[in-house]
Order: sequence, then C-alpha cells, then structure tokens
Amino acid sequence: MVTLQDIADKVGVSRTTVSNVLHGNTKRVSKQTMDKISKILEQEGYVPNMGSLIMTKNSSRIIGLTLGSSTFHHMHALQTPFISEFLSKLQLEAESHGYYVMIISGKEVSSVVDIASRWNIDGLILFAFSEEKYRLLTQKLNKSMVLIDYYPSKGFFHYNVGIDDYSGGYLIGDYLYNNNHKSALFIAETKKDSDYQRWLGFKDAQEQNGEICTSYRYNILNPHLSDVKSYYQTNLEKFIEARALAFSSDYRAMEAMQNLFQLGVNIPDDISITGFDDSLYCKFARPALTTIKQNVRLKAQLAFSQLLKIINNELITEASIHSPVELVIRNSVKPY
Amino acid sequence: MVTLQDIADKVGVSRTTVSNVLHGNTKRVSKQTMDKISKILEQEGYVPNMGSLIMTKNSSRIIGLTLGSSTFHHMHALQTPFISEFLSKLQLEAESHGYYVMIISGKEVSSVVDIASRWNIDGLILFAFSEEKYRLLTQKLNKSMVLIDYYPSKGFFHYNVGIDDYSGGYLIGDYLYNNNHKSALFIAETKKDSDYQRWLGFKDAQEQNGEICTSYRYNILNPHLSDVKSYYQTNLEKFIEARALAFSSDYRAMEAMQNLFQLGVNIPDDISITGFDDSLYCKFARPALTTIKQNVRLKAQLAFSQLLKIINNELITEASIHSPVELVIRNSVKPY
DNA sequence: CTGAAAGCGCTTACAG
DNA sequence: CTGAAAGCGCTTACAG
Repeated sequence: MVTLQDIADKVGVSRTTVSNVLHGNTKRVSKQTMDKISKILEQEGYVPNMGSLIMTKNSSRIIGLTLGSSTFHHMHALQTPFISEFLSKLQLEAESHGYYVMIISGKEVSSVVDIASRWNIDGLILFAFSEEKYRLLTQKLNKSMVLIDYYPSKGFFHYNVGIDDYSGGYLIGDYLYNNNHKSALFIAETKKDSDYQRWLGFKDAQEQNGEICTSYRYNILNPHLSDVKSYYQTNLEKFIEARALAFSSDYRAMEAMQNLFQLGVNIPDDISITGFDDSLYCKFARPALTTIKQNVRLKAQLAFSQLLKIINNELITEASIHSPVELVIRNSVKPY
Repeated sequence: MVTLQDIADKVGVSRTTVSNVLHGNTKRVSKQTMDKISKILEQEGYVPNMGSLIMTKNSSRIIGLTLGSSTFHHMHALQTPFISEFLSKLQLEAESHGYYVMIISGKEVSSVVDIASRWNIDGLILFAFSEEKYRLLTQKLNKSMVLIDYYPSKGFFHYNVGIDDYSGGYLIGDYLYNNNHKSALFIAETKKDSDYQRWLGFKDAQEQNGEICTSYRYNILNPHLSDVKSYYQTNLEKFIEARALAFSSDYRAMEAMQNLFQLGVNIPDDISITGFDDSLYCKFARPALTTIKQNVRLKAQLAFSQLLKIINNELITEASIHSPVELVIRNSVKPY
C-alpha cells in the first residue's frame, strides 16, 4: 500500500502539499508542484486508506442496506427479484457517487445499531421493517434513513421511497372492469401497507360507475398457510362465481394458477387472474400472467438521491416519493 | 460516539487497560478493574470504531462480493435467484463471524482493485469472472480470493467453490435414460464451464449401456438471440424427433416450454423437458419442471469458510470444492 | 497489575 | 506557495 507520505517523499514535498493537490486546492500549490505530484500519484496508483478517512472525515461513505424481515412475500427477502435488482442498481448508483454499500442483516435491531455505529455509516436504506422495529431503530441510532415501500401509521415522520401501489391496484381494477369483470376478488397476504393501497386502487376502479366494491371482495391468503391446495378447494365455488382474481403478488398468482388448474379450472376461460410485480418468470406462466411492473432502477436512484439529500442536510420537498407503475397485459385475463 | 478514552476516563484507568479487558487479556488486569470496566463498557454501549481498527490491525474484516459480468444466464447477475440467495446466506455467515460484506461492481477490474485497496478488504468472492479478467485482477490485487462456479483452463491455480455440475448433468441424463429417452438433446448457452460439465455428466449417463452420445446432441442456444421463437420453429422437427430436451438452466427450459406450446407441441407428451437450478417459480410451470437443485446455503458456507482459511493462511486440502446436487422430479418428463 | 508513548494514514487549521 | 504539528480512535510493545 502506497501512502501519502510515500508520495510526498518521492516528490520531495510534505504530505500536506500532496493532500492539497489530491483535493484540488489549486490555489495553495504551484502549477509546477501540482503537475509533478499528480504524475507520481497516478504512476504509483495511489488510493486513500478508508480507515484513515473514517477517522479524519468522520464519515465512511458507506450506505447500509438492511432487510428487516428475512422473508418477504413468502420467500427470502434478498431472493425477491425486485429486492435483488434494487440492490444491484443501488450499488451502481452508489459507486458512481463514491459511496459503498454494505449489507446488514436486519434481523436484530441491536446488531444494526452495532454495525452502523462501528462503521460510522452515512445512511441506511431499510426494507421490510415493521413500524415497531423502525421506531426502536431510530431511537437507538441517529442516522439518515430511507424506508422502501413503507406505509406507517399517520403522523409518524419518516422518509420513504415506494411505488404507486394505489395506481397499480387501480390499473388492475380498471382493466378487469373494462373486461367486464365487475365482481372480481382481490387477494393479498395482509390488510396493510402495499397490499392495502393496492386494494384501495382496485376498489376505486371497480366502483367507477357507481358500483359498489365491498370489503367482502378483499380476501386474505395467510402467508403461513401450509395447505394452499385446500384453500383453493374450499373457495372454489366463490372464485368461479367471481370469475376474476386479482393477486397482490405474482408468486401467489402463479401458485393460484397451478392449484386451480389441478382442480380442473380453465384459466382464463373460467377464471381470469392477475399478478403484481412482473417477476422474471411470469411471462412463462400458462397463460402468461397479466401484471403490474415497476421501475426498479428508478426506485433505486430515487432512494439513493433522497438519502444523499438527507445526509447532506439539503432541502427535501417530499418526504415520501413514489415511482410510477405500469400495466403489462398478457394472456391471463379474458373478457367476461 | 463513545470512545475507549471516554470509558477510561469514566472508570479512572488508562485506555490501555480498557483495551486489555476488551480483548480478554485477563492476566494483565485485576479482576476488580476488569469487572468495573466491563460494566461501564456495557452500560455505555461501547462499539469500536472500524476506521481506527483498519489502521491498527491492518485489516477491515470486509469481504467483497463481486459480480464479474453484469448479466448471468441472460438476466442481471444479482437477479438470478441463486446469486441473491447466496449473498444473503453469505452475509449471515459473515456477520456471525464478525465479518462484513460489501458489494463491489465487477464491471471494471480497475475499480475492483481501487475499492479493495481503499478498504483494505480481507478477501474477495468472485462471481462470473472470465479467466482473462480474473488473471488481470490477481495481477493487480494481492488479496485472498475465492471463485464461485469456476472452471478455468488447466494449470491455472485458484480457489473455487462450485456445485457438482457433472453429477447434476448425470442425474438428468440418467433420469431421462431410465425413462427411455435415449436420444435426448442437451441445450445450453455456451460450450464451457458449468454448461460443459453438465453436458459431460449428461453424456456419460446417456452412454451408460454402450450407447453413443455424440456432440451432435450438444445444442447451443445463443444467449443474445433476439428471436427465440424462430429458433424453436426452425428446430421443431429435430426436437420432436429427439423427444426430450435437457436444458442447462430453468429459465431456458421454461422459455422453451412456452415457445413449444405456442407451436402446438404438447409437453411432456410430445417432448419432455428438464431444467437446472430449481428456481422459485419453476414449480409453477405447466407442467411443473423437473430440474436439479443445489444447496445454496451450504455453498455460501463453504465459500466463506474457504476464504477464511486462505485469509488466515490455514492449510487447505482442496483448492476446489463442490457442493452436492439433487434431482427434483416433477411433471415435465414422460416415459417414452 | 497499570499506563505512557509511538504509530497506523490521513486532514486541517495555522505559521511562515 | 509550503510544511510542522495536532488530532481522529485504537493497539501494542515496553517500562515500571
């Protein structure tokens, strides 16, 4: 490892001077010295030691990426296509701004606090944190944080970057409505957060001509249900009567297609189905799944730039940003 | 941030002593002082500053995770289910051993070198690096490294953790053979590395009773092919004649199922299909995909422990380790 | 058993 | 325009 001192010795100046050219303090160094130092710097492939920088700058330029719950939409959090894509885009974005991303397990709040303090992390991006955990975290750790896809209870201040879940739900509800599916059911794993917003959009779309969409149409599929098959068996009649099922995730939609198929249901002839996320594989479902797609790259960029603003104490006009969403029409819906 | 000095002041000792209890040098400190210091340490929630540790210990305890090519099996590397699962398991493993994982974009070798030096990274885990890039990297960066799923040319020393690709291929070839598919075709994106090993296993299984499996049966599906549909159109006759297609990835297998279905082919009645990887969604394919599953958690653990050994200069008995693989039988193969 | 001191690689007032 | 010096938080010989 070549140090500043090494460079200084080589050129025959003090390390103060080398440091000055490193930071572009051109007024403090003569053109001549500058050039000489720049040349050697380049030649020796000098890179600063981050350990040293952490100490002197009191900042590490590390962004922590933390997953609050290890599972998310019934699979390992990092395995959900969208989270891993987010991570890769975030890392690119960070790297191009001279930041680094460290993965921190969010299982224990205390260990997030420990690691974030230890590393003097500049900011944190949080996935799938419950409100309780988030509160605890903010209490114990005073760092810039941005939450992803978060819908906290009212009056609870936080920064958030999400997608327009409501519009996603609306697009689906509207699309089904226009295909004459006016008593479609909405199926999600919870009654809160993203799921609930999607439902709201769905409901409004279904009610657009004065129709009524009661909460009877909001169905819960327990994420811990071991016997999904019997769930479909039990509800078969109800589902066939509804003629259309709008799921809050691709995974559940595809799972439904499989189970219903086994029960002799023809999709989309008997029942139309929609998903949410546009996972890599859902174009291969049979029939290919109609779903909602989000712009993950944009989301990662928004999250990073928002976090940067918080870190730098810049003015933030909106504490909660939502990236747009679009309907991807494939073949899992048939006009009724 | 509470520092060692703060603690020392509070207790009324020198920071040397505090440091000693921190490191369990029990013989150098009286029981009494020890207890007092431990108590305050706990009470104040002391955590060391990693910046400082990097400097004094000349080690950061950071493991870099680097993706050599941004795409992998035609999707973004971090998006392949197995890489993201690997990452999450690796992070757990690292955290439990007091290590940290930083994501480093592997697009440019020079930036890997830069970041790894800057952070004084302890070791690197490398995905999807070409041999050329890996050589360049080792030339410029003297760090402990473990490659994942790597098959370099002969005589090129390196540490590798992979899966038993050969056995995976064999299991598939054997399973097809036993279902009377003795002229099945193997389809992959390349003729090297994992793909080639899988082919070798496949071939050996198909040749088990003296039959011959010529390279005619090794088909390449160009990963950059834009018009996959016409690929299947063109080869339809050949594929129907073969009656079984063994793919080197689930993605391609599912894609094939979709395209063949559109061409009026019945799967598995007309053509049997197998995949490789056991992606989250392939149980939802229709028919559900028979494929090879690997133990990603074990792989992550092996990779980490191997890297740790290299870092600590421990004796390593095997430079290349392979985790086992298993056949997951679903419904995409029909006895011929 | 305890602590003073040097050193890790850098930045940043400050003096000249 | 240039550099000596203090300081960031820790560890580690070493002296007592």
